[in-house]
Amino acid sequence: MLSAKSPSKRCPTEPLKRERRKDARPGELLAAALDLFVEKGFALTRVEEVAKRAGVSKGTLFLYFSSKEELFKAVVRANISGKYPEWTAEFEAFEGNTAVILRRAMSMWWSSVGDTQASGITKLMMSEAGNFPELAAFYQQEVVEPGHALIRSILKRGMDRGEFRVIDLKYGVYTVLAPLIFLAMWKHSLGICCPASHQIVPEEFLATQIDTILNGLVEPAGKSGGGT
Amino acid sequence: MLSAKSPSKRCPTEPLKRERRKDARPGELLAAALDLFVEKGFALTRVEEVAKRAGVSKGTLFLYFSSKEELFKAVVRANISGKYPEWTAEFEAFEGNTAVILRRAMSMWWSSVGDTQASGITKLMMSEAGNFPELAAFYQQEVVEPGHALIRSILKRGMDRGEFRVIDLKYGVYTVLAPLIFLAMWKHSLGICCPASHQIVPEEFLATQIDTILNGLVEPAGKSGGGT
Amino acid sequence: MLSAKSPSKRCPTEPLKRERRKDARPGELLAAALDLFVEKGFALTRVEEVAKRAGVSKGTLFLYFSSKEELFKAVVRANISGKYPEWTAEFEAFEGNTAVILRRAMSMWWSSVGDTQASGITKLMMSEAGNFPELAAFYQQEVVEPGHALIRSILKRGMDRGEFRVIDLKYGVYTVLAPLIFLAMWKHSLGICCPASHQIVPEEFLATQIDTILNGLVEPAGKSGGGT
Amino acid sequence: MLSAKSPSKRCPTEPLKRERRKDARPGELLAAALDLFVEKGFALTRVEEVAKRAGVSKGTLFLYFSSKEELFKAVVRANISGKYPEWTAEFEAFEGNTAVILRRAMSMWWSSVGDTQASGITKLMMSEAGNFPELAAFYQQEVVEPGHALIRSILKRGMDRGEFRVIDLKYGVYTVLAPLIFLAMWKHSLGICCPASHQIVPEEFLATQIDTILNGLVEPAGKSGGGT
DNA sequence: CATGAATGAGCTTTCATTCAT
DNA sequence: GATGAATGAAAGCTCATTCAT
Repeated sequence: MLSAKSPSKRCPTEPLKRERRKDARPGELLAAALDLFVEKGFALTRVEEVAKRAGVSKGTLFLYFSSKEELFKAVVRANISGKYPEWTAEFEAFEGNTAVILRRAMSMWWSSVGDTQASGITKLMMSEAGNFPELAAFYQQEVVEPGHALIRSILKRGMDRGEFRVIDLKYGVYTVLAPLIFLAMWKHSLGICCPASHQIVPEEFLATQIDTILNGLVEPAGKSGGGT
Repeated sequence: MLSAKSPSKRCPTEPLKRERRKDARPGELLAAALDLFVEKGFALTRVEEVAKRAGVSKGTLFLYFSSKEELFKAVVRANISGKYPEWTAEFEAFEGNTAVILRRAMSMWWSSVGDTQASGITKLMMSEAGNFPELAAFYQQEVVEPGHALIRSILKRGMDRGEFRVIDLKYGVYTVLAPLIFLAMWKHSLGICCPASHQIVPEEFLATQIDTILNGLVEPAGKSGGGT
Repeated sequence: MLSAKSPSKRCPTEPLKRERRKDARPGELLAAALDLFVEKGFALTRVEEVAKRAGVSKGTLFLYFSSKEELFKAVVRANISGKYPEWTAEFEAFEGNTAVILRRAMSMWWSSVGDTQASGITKLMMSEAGNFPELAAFYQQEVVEPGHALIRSILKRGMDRGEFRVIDLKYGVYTVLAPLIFLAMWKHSLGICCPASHQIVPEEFLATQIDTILNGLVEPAGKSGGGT
Repeated sequence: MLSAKSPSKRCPTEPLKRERRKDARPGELLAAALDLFVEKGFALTRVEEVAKRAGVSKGTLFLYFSSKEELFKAVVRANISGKYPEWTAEFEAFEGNTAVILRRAMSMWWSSVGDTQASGITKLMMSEAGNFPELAAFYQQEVVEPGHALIRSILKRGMDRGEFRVIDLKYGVYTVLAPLIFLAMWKHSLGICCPASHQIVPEEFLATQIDTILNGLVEPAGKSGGGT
């Protein structure tokens, strides 16, 4: 009874208002910010609303993030760039056919970014980069560069192993990227207000894209004349 | 009554400034607004700047468009013009390899849309559709649908003639579309604030994309294992 | 009745709401700003209050002055630095004893600065310069420098004509300046809350200062031993 | 009962941190606050910074001072210490030329007030007196009055002994005071952000002032016309 | 019709003060 | 006592919109 009051040993059901919240705050704010940035874009998101959604006051947000821009950067780091190490590790460890890696990469992107709110960040940057140069530079460095590097390394592996045709790497990267970015943008623009009949089913979309990317449109028999 | 409109007799070569300008006003405003909306997005475009660029005062703008939103809608509506009939005619008349048609279609899109202000409308719609559902529906109907139909008809032709592999048409359309849309978006976002070393050269970009789309990444020899 | 509506010819009693006010605005804002800056200092003066006192809204103030700093600079220009050309001209034209010029300079300073709200600016700068380096630099350039130059030229004239002893000019300037600055500060600090018995009567204060500055404390007879 | 206060036996050389600090707290806070108020003025000093400099938390500061205003008042009161008795004694004991006393008084003021933190209090009072009338009254009584009395007694001695001309004592005091106050203010305002070329060297400044105060600007030969 | 002066709600950010721990 | 997380009232500045002229 005497010294049982150690702050770390408490009845687990107790709310522990101050302390426990403090650890949870940044995450709650990040989650709220992600939602709102995705919903309204960077410029139209008001920090006060982010705070309210996270259940705190305006001032509290600035206790954890020194400005709206820093908040945004933290959102990007938490939802996108933070995942590269894991992805890179996974693909470096992978053995087997490079086409399989590519399929896997695209479906992993879907499950961990495309299918989450994080895809909204992609759309947002494509929409607003021109007006927030500092953010654009940050995104280029933290997200675009590493993303390109990852895709480039996969393509190079395929070419080195004789599995892929030799193509221009700089632009080849976009063959993989374009469908993903398109999907992210579509989902957060036309996709949210488009009639059911025109909805894109992401899994089917991606399956078709990866299949065509790998095998091409042209019938192998007639490939010699492949539209050159 | 016929010519009673002219308040005074003027030399016919005289520009008739006031009157002609009055008729031209909405068009001048729309042109100025297109430029700025494309450059800065909806939220960051200031109506005062639109007015200034059109050579009128802020108040005058509101004489023609009751609000910034209405101005935006008018801009989009005014710039979605169907080039489709012309294109459709061209492709229906075409004889020869379908892969060639596809190459031609993509390079025509670049020269008549991508490389002009019109690509700004594409960017605008992808960026702002979520905030303007009625516009999105309009765009879907006037642009997306006919565009899909055109691409679909090309792909179908290739498949019917045994030149293309049989693929899912609904999603196959995006194989052609995604790189174009991506390029349009990129040009108006990261492209305007990205270091020279990362710039995309549209022609090279498109050449690589069409090549891969047609022939695939996988080396024909090893295609049997094509990542299935 | 037909064309009598020329905007410049109106009944002089008519309020002429918009136009006439537009000309008067900057002056009204400057007057309000002077009052408040003097009363509360730069940092504690709220632009909204300046606007309110001038009878306009916050936004209107920014129509005329692009920032609070620019407003302050305009106040300084209108109330102090704008007066140098006139003073300089006056003293350059002056003929006669330099001591007379000095007396006149000090009493002119009193009537056109010290005895007006403008003296508050002097106090304000001495109080806040350290925290607003940009303002301080501006003040140094627009007010301090020309002020020193003016005093220096008077002292130099006296020395050149053999009327004044030869003294260090750089620090000699402060002999004239210090009493004036002291008076301005005192008036806006202790002076506003000090018992009647200790009040300074500016004219008497200045008379004593100028007399001592010119003739010194030491009795001429004993000057040889002047406290060395 | 005597030593029951110590919660445990400690080595006598141990600093007894908690307790000693507790007693020292107010003093440490006042010292930190003095530094910052002098440097930044009342409005721009943040209590959090005061607390940090004193090594405590923001909350603790409010345990000792109920508001920022109370802290400010305490700072001023704590730093208005009478050096007057000592000075008075010194000057009463002094024998010899009064001009020498005056020189000595001014250089002593510089070394024991002007050149120390104490000059900050002078600056603070001149800057903030208007906003703290009770403080101003206190300062008037504790500092201004005795200071005037001291200077007055020196001047009177000079006049009584026929060394000084007969001048108005009330305002004559300011002849001595104004340069000192000016110097203190300058040091803490323009002096900290003014280009090297305009810096004031206090010793040279004071030498010039005392010299002019004693001997006047006017050339003795021409003094008869002394600007009357 | 056209103007542009005027408005005021709204934005990000700061900071004295409070209070649960 | 001491802490520092939390608050929320300002503050400077912007800009879509109105309306007297």
